[in-house]
Amino acid sequence: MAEYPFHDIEAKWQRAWEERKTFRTPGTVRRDQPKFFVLDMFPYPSGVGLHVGHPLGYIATDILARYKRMTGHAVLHPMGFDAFGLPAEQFAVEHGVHPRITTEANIANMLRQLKSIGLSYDWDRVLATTDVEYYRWTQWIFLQLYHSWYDPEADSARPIAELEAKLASQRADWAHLGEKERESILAEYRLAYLAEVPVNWCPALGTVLANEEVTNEGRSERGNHPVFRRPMKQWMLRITAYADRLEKDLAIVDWPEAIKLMQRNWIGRSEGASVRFPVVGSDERIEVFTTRPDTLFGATYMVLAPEHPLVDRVTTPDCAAAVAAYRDEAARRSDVDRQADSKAKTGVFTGGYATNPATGADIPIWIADYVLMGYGTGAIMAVPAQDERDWEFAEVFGLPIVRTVRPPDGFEGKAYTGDGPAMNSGFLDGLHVADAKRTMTEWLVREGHGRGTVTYKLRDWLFSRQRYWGEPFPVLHAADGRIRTVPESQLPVELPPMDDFSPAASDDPDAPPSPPLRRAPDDWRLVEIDGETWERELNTMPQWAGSCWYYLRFIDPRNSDRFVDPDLERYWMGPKGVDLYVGGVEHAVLHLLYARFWHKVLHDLGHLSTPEPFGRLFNQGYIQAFAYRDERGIAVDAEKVVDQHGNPAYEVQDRPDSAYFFEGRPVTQEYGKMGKSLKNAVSPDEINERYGCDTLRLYEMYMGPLEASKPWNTRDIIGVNRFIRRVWRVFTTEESGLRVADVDVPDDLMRSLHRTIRRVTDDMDRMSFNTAIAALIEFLSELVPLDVVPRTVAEPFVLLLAPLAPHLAEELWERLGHAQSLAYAPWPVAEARWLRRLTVPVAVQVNGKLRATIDVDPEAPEEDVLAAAKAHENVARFLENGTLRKAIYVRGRIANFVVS
RNA sequence: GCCUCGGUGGCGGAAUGGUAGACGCACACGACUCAAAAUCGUGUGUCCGCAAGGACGUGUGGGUUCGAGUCCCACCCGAGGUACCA
Repeated sequence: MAEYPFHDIEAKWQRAWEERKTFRTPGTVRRDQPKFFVLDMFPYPSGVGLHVGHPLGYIATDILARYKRMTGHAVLHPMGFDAFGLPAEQFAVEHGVHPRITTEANIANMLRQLKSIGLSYDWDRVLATTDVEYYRWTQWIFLQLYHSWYDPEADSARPIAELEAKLASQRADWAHLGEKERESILAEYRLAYLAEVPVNWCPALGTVLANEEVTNEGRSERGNHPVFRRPMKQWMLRITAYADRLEKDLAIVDWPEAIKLMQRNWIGRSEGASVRFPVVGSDERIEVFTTRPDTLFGATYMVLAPEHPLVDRVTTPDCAAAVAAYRDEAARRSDVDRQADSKAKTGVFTGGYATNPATGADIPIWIADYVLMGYGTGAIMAVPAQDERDWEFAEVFGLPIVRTVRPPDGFEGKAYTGDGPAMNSGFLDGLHVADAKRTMTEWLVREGHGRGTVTYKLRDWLFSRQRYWGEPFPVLHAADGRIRTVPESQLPVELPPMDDFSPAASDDPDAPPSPPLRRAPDDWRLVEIDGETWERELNTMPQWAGSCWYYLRFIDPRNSDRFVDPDLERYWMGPKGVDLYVGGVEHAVLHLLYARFWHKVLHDLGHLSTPEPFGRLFNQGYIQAFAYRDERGIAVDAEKVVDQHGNPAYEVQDRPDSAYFFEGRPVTQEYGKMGKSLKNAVSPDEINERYGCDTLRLYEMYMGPLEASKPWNTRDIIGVNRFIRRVWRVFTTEESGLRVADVDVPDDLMRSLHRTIRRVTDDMDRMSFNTAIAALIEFLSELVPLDVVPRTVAEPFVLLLAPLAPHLAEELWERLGHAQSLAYAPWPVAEARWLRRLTVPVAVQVNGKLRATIDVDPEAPEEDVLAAAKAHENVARFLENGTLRKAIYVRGRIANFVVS
C-alpha cells in the first residue's frame, strides 16, 4: 500500500485554488445572503518569516471561513501586512537599502509561507499599509480628524466649520481676530492638534514615543533605551474626548472579559469631585480632583505637581530657591530615576497657604513629584489619614494627620481607606462614605466651592514620530507658524526618495530632534502656494495609524474614489462590525483602543454604519516550547539537545528524571514563548516538508483549546499524521483509486455518522477544533474494519473533514466523482431520526458512588429504570445495608439511591 | 500591592451540576513479518485483589447538593495585566 502522497496532492490543490480563484469574494454582494467577516490581526512582514506559533490563529480563522462558506455564508476573509515600522527602517539605516525593498521582499516570503499552509484568503484583497494607495486614505482620515471637533452637547464629532460658524455668531471679537488667533482657539477643539506637550523622548531612537510604548521601567518598548520627559511640539489626537464612549461601548461588544477590563483600566474612569481652594493672600484658587470629597475635613495640606502653573504664584521669596531647585531636578530626572526611588517621598514647601473650604483652616502648599501633572488637575488635597501616599508624605515631613473616617476597632494600620462613619467632620459626622460623598458634593455645589466630576486616566494620543518609514502628514507649515492642510484632491503625500534614513540619534537628552525628512530634497520639502513658501510636516505617523482602519479597506480594497464604498461597508460591517477578530492579547490596549477611536470618529462623521469596529474578539494563546541554556545562561539550539541516554530532548522532555546535554555539556531546561531569542522556534516549512500542511493544521488545532497557551511537542505530531494517512488508506486503493461503493449502510453506522455530524458541527460553532478532530478520529476507527466504505457515509465524512484538512478532503471529493471544489458544498446535516438511540447506558449510584451501569431505553418510564437498577446484583448488595430514603432518576443519564 | 485567568494520569488535553480522564502521545503485550519499520488489535490514574470487586483520586482546607473537576468561602502555587491615577 502506497503512502499518502501529500506533497503532490497539497501542491495540486494549492495550485488549483490559486488558478481558479476559489476563495475570491465577489465585489458585489447579495443583500439576502448572510455574511461572515472573519479577520486576523495582520502581521508585520518580518525578515525571519513565520514560526509555527504565528499561524495558530490563521488556521483557526481559516477553518471557520471554510465552514461558513459551506453553510451558505458570504465570507470575507482577507489578509494584509502592517508594513511600516522600525525593523525595516533600522535595516535601511544600517545597510542603505530602501525600506520599501526589504518590506516587499519580506511580504513575498510571508505570502509564500501563508499560501503553503492552504489558507483560504481572498488573495486579490491583499494590502500593505505602506501601499501608496492605502496610506493615501490613512492621510485622508487624518484630515477628517483635523477638520473635526468634539461637540459635547451632541456627544459626537462634527465638522470644525460648524464650530467656526458658532464661534463667529457667539463671539463679538471673532471677526477682528487674526488667522493665528482664530487657529489657536480652534486648536483647542480639533481632534488632531499641534501642542507643546511633555513627551517621552528617546534620544537613542531619535524619536518620541507614546505612553503605551514606554515600559514601566521608563525605557522604550522597542530596544529598551532610556526615555526622558521633555516638552516638544507634536501632533496629538484628542482620544480623551471619546473616553466616556470608549468605556461605555465595551458593553455592546462580545469580547473576552479580561480584554474589556484591561481597556477599562487603561481608560481609568473615576468619579469624584473637583474642589477649589482659595490661595491665602491672592485671588488664585487651586482646583483639585478627589474621589473622596467626604474626607475634605481631613485635608491638612496641599500638593502641586512640580510642573503646575500656579507654583510660581504661591511660592514665597524665602522658599523660591528650594522650589526652583526641586522643579529643575524633577524636570531633568528621567522616568527611570523617578521609578528607582519611588519608595521615598520627596517634596518641598512653597511657603504658600490655601484655605480648606470645609474647616476654614489655612493649610500649607507643597510641591512633590508624587503628584502628576498629567492626571486630574495636577494638584491634590492631601488627606493623610485616608490615603496611604499622603500618610507617607506627612510622616516624612511632619505634617498634621486628622482622622475623619473612624477605622474599625483594633485597626492598627496607618491610613484607613475603608468604609466607616465620618468623624471630626462637622455636618458629615456619622455618615458612611457613600452618603458622606454625596452630602459633601451637594454642599460644595451649594457653597460654590466645587462640583461632582469625572476624570480619566487616558491621555491624548501622541501621534508624531521622528522617522522616515511612516505615513507623511498632509500638513504644511508657514515660516510664522501658520498651518494648512494638503487638500484631499492632492493626496497622497508620498514619501520622498532618500538614501540616508537615519534620525539624529544621540546620548544627549537635550539634543534637538531632527527627523530624517529634514534632509529630504527641497522639491519635496518646500511647497510654494501663491508666492509663499511652506514647509511640509517632517514628522511621520506612528505604526498604529495604518492598523487603525485596515479592516475597512479590506471591504473595498481597490476603490480609488472613497476609502470604502458605503453600501459594501453596510453589508460587511452590519450590524455589529467584524463578526470575528482573532489575534494575540498583546494588542488588548493599544491597537484595539486606537482602532475603536478612529472608527467612532468616522462613524460620527457619517462615514460608517456601526458604532464599534469589532463585534466579536477572540484571543488565541501562545505556542510555547522548551528551551535550553548552557552554564553561561546562553540559549542553545533546542533541536540539538539530548538526554543522558542520547535520545533527542523533544522525545523525553516531559519526563521528570531526564538530564540534558548540548554537545556533551549539561544544559538546563526552561519553558517559554517560542521565538528566535530562546532558539526554540520551529518553522512551519519544516513541518510541511516532513508531514504536509494538513498535518500541521490538524496538529495546531488538536493541541488544545485555541485560547490556551500550550507547549509545542514535535513528538505528538505523529498522532494526527497517522489519522491523515489512515483516512487515505481507508478511502483509497492502489488499483481503482477509491475504496468507496454504493452499498447499504448498517443502522449503527448511520447513527454513528449522524452523531459525528452533530458533534463536529457543534464544535465548529464554538471553535472547539480539538474535540471536532477527536470526533472524526473516533468515527474513522469505525470505518477501518470495513471492506468498502459506503458512499452515503464517505461523502459527509469528507465534507466534515474539509475545513480542517482541506487538501486531503478536496482530493477525496474529486475521486468521489465531483467536478467542483467542495469549498461551497453544503455542510452535512445531522438527522434527528439517526440521533435517537435505542438504548443508553445509565450509571447507577448508591449514595453517590457508582455501583453499576445498565442499558435502558431512553424513553423508558422512571419506575422501570429504577426497578431494573435495583435488581442489579451489585446495586442490591449495597441497598441491603440500610433503608432506601430517596431515589433519583435523570432520564438517560443516572440513577441514584440514597440509603441510610 | 491590586486586577484577571489558570491548576485534571508520565505528557497534550476531554467532561450542559450527573459514569472523571474522551481523543492523541508515550509505554506494555499480541497479530502480520525471516526480521525491522509501517499497519492492525488489546491494555494502561494510584493502591489492594488471581478475579469479581473494593478503597482512594481533578492544587489545599471547608461548605452547598441525592450527586461537585464544574457552584460558594478561605488559602497555596503558576501565567498575564497594572502600578504614586488623588
